[in-house]
Amino acid sequence: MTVRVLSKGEATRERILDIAQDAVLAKGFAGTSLDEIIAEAGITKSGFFYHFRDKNDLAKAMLQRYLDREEVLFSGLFKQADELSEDPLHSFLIFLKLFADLMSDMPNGHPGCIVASYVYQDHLFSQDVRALNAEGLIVWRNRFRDRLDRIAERYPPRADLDIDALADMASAVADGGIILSKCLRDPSLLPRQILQYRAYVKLVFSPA
Amino acid sequence: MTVRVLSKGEATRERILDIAQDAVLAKGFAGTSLDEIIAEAGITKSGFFYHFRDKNDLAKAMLQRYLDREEVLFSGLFKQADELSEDPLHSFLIFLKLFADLMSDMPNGHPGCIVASYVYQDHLFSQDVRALNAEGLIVWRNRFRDRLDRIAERYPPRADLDIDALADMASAVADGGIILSKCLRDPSLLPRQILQYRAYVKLVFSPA
DNA sequence: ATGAGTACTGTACCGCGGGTGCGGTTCTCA
DNA sequence: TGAGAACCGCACCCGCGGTACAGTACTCAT
Repeated sequence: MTVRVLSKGEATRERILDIAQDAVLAKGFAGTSLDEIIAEAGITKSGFFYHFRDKNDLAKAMLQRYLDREEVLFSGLFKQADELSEDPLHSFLIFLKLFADLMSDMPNGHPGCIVASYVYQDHLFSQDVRALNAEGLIVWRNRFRDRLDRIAERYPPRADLDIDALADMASAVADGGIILSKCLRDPSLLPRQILQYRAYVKLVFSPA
Repeated sequence: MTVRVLSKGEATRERILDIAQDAVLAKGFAGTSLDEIIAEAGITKSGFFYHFRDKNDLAKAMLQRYLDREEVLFSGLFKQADELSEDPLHSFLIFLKLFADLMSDMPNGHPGCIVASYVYQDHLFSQDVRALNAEGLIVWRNRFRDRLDRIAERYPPRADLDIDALADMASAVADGGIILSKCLRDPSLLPRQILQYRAYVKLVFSPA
């Protein structure tokens, strides 16, 4: 593990993003004021605009950072799973278990998905932010689609299986599970949804 | 069918709610200004406050109306399905097909789920709105849980099946599917997710 | 040590948005 | 025709996003 040493400016920028992300996931983007962000970050408004051109720039940086972190997280989980099994199906099932366990280990539950949050406020953002958001889901789709294709080679599924939809279902169940957990204030709901997806994948690739 | 005749006041109120709902699903609640609502509705600010105490009252009315309409819609679909089959599993599968078809028939895709939208901005709302939002999901859970219990009586599932999670999965897949469809601007994604859920239900209750 | 960035602070200002208050007006319908 | 329903008009408040720009303290390579 290489630990990047952040410069003072980078550290402040990260702090702003941390604070903004919590607020945005709780109150929405328009509902989050710059004043509350700078107050909590202990800086002035001028300080904020030194780091970000405007609020939209903040939104973009938040999203980009979220997608980057997710990329690192999932690459890691897939790598772990691949080390535990050579078989594509078993590896994928292990991955889903690891994913569910990780979500279980969040005592306050998953804080929320930036992508989902932005989808319900997309008219607030510029075109490039919306495109970046869509790209985030496409990355998920491709990542899962790759795995499922490799599984389907070894475990021929029924002819009518919609593999693209099955790949997208990982995103859908994750985002839907987060909504369930947040709304009902029950952190266990998200990991249980992931395990439902896992059970489906297991069933759908079992010989009939 | 009884057609309620709306008084002028009720008609205006409904128009405000229609306009507000579209705007909120596109820009979030805080991102939607009263000025744009009243401009589109062709009324003044005073007119707005005649119908709603404040913005939170508007939020509550929107959510209540959304939940009521959903209730009517799903009761209708379940009734249709029950008329087509006595068997609880077949009826449920028919219901899911009807649901998916209905979502397919929306040319511009599903406009969005108020419940999901509110979850990502819940700190903007009063306690009673948040409670109402949670109640909406609980109603879904119970509705599906009832159906699944009746199915499980006739088609004994594997012992490890998490029926509560399977019931919640309907909400999760619907909300997740809506997010997929909205984000990637592809209306077909939502109905396909519903059909994935349907396939899972079918598999999980099939004798092994 | 010093000067050139880097990372801010301080102040002043603008227009929009949510919200309040309250008096006046028009429309509807028994 | 008169009483309530359904608004309009206007004045005012504060918070928020954003702009502009001058000044300052800290950091670090030469």
